[in-house]
Amino acid sequence: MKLMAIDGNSILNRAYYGIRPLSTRDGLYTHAIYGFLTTLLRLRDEEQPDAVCVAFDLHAPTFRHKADESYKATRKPMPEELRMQVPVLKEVLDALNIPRYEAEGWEADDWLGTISRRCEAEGWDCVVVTGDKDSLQLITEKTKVKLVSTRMGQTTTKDMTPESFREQYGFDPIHMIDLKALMGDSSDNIPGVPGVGEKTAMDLIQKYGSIDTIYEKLPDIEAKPAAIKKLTEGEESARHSYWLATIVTDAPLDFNPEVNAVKAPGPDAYSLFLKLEFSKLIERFDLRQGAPALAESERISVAASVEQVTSAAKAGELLELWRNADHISLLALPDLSGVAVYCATGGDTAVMSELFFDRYQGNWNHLLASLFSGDIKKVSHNVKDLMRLLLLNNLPAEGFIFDTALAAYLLDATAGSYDLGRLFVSYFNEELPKPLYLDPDAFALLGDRAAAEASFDSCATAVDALYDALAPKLRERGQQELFETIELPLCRCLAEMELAGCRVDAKALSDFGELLSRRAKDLEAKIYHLADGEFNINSPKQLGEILFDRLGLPHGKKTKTGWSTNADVLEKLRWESPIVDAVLEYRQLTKLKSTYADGLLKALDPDGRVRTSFQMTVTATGRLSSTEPNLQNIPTRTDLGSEIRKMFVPEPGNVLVDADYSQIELRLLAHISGDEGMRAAFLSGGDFHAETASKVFGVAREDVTHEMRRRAKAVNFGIVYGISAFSLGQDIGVSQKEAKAYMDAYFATFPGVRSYMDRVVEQAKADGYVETLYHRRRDLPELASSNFNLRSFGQRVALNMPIQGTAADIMKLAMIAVWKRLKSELPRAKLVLQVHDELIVECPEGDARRAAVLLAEEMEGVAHLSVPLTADAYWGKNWLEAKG
DNA sequence: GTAATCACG
DNA sequence: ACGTACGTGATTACT
Repeated sequence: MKLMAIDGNSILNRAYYGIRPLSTRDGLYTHAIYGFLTTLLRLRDEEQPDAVCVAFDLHAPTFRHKADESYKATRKPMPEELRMQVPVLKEVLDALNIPRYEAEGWEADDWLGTISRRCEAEGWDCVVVTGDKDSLQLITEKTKVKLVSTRMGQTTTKDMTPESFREQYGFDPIHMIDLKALMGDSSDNIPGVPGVGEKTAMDLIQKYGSIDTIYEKLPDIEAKPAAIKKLTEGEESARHSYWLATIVTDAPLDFNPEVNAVKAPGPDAYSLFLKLEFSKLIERFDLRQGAPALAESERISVAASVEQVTSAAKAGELLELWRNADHISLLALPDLSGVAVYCATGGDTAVMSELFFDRYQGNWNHLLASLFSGDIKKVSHNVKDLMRLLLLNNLPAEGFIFDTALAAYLLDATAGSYDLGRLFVSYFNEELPKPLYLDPDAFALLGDRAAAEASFDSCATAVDALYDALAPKLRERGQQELFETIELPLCRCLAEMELAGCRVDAKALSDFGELLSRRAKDLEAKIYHLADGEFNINSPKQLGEILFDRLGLPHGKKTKTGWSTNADVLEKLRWESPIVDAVLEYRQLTKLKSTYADGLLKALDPDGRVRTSFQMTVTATGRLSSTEPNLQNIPTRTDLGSEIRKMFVPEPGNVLVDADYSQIELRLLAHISGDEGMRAAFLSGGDFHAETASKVFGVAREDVTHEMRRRAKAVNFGIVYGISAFSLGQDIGVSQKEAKAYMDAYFATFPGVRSYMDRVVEQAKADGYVETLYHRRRDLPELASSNFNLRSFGQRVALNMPIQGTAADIMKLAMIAVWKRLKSELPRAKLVLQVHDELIVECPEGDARRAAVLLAEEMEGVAHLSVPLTADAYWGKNWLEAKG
């Protein structure tokens, strides 16, 4: 039989510092608890114990069993974000039926010591789980210590048995106490022998085993005379330290391992986990059995009466009902073969309608066309995707007044996921039946219409419930206008862009792919020759071995798994060996081949166009992102990469028109900070980076060299990202000191920028969030963190988000404006792409000039800043040409 | 599934 | 003293 005893404080601590912060919507931090539970699960799987319990420290202010006034005085107080998690973890453990041990004035160690000895007395094995090396003294033949460490979110454990301990330390585990008695431990306030450190202490214990033996033999021991003197003088302290370092093994505890036998979780666990938003852990702890199904929730059982539409007359009735309703909430199956509509009809009543068109006998096209026309106000989840589906089927896509996914994104842009099920748990602490139909793959693979139907109606009802919850919150936070004038109208614009797609010259692309292959093959042979053997060049591990071990090149930065082989590092090694250049070029070629040549060809639709999906709820700043394929990272920085842009072409007779904002982020920095010098630089209309260089380096405008401009440009970008001198130096290849001088000069030149940076961070600390000019918000719990790195990250984000985010807002407004004007003035022109500060339109050749003018006008006119906002537009027969 | 790398703004 | 720029997505290797 085996018992696993966990040091609760130690594991919680490690989880807290090892995992990035996570909190529920109402501000309760949960990452330490989450980390604790995943560690618990892992260790339980690994050890398969028959019993589990957890021990906690509990310090009474007035009583300490180790009567030392300053005991633990040097320990830092627990950060508030961790302290708040302790009682909740205890609640969780109680709910899981895992016994815990704690009492005033006792430490977790003392319980672990006592528990392990009682286990042994009962003939049980014991596994002590802790991150604290103090506990190693408890190791015996029947008790092992599992040392846990959490680094970068990764938990690793090391089993310490008498053998492995002796192998590592060279003495028996029990003499860990003697070691501490000599060397002391500042975090536990154990003095040890003054002047004796880890090295001397280890050496002595390895030779003599215990302090008793050492003091018996004094002064005739093998040690330096100075050490002998310190030991003699420090005997009293050593004896006292021994006592302090000894873990109690006979605490007053009536302990029986049987009582801790593993039990099933109790009835409260499920709701508690829902409250903490631990959906994944609900599965892993298997908490769902016996839980009430969602359908029993009050909101839904009162509201819905489900009926299916089977006649044209019925359809007419429903349309009438929907037209007169304040709004309806609906969801559609991904192939549009079914729609679920929830319609509140006053008081506590509602009509829930499920339309499945393979069964429906009447003219359902008419029903759909009416449903999605402008005179029925609709709420849905992921409106852009639904609009794309509707437009694809030549149906109208009007009258959408709310999108629950978009609203939830505006309320918390860093939540990461906005699927209906998760939102519902987060807002109502209840689970939705798994919305099978929302996952097109699951639906297609299973062909399980029955399962989809079973959850369909409750999901439409959930959309309505979320609308009621989210809409007032948007208003409270002043984000209604952002929602109504930017996010929601953009859905239609993006749906049309996705549908339009971009034409790609497939033949040219596959020819280019062939060329890349041939050149990569040549390089591969060359690399094998230079390396004196074959290996996988694409494996950073194998490449590192070849470069740094076999060829003995000097290594630079390290990664978690070995030496870095990234382009930055290799760049510095170019002169060391010709293999480096070959590898760099090989990387470039294979990247172009696999991601762009092959990748785009794979994504090509039969009509020769690629259709990306624009994601509206992914970035923390408000930008869009592009997936499957990503068309926002098509190469442009190298000549070879630019070849790919030549493959993006219009239909015959058309051209591509490309318009991009000029330095929109820096202009926004000038506007938001109000720095007069920076504003003047933009108002003068010259080359801003050169202008900056002239001011920062104190030379006349015409004396600015290429290198000075390059450096000034890097500083400008660095400022927007929340710079540090170190990274700036790295980036432009100067010393940290020199970089610091540039920054000082920069801030002296633009003092308003520095005061803005201070101001925005202060404000963010006070508010807990930052926002854009249009009230897009990003929460910043990182600023309150006790972790230096996280806090610094929070500060950089506080500087960057309002700028990057406002630029994103402005671009979205511009897209809406451009879309509207194109629709009325140049109906044959279509927006096809957005790349953050760049818009691309495809239109007939004859419309090119007017489209270019229109683009620039709308992009420039959409915001009124205290500096000019400028956009440049060109056109051409492919994307590269259109970049001007 | 995670890590490393590299493409973009 | 800390450890090192903001925001993304796709591919490949490897556990």
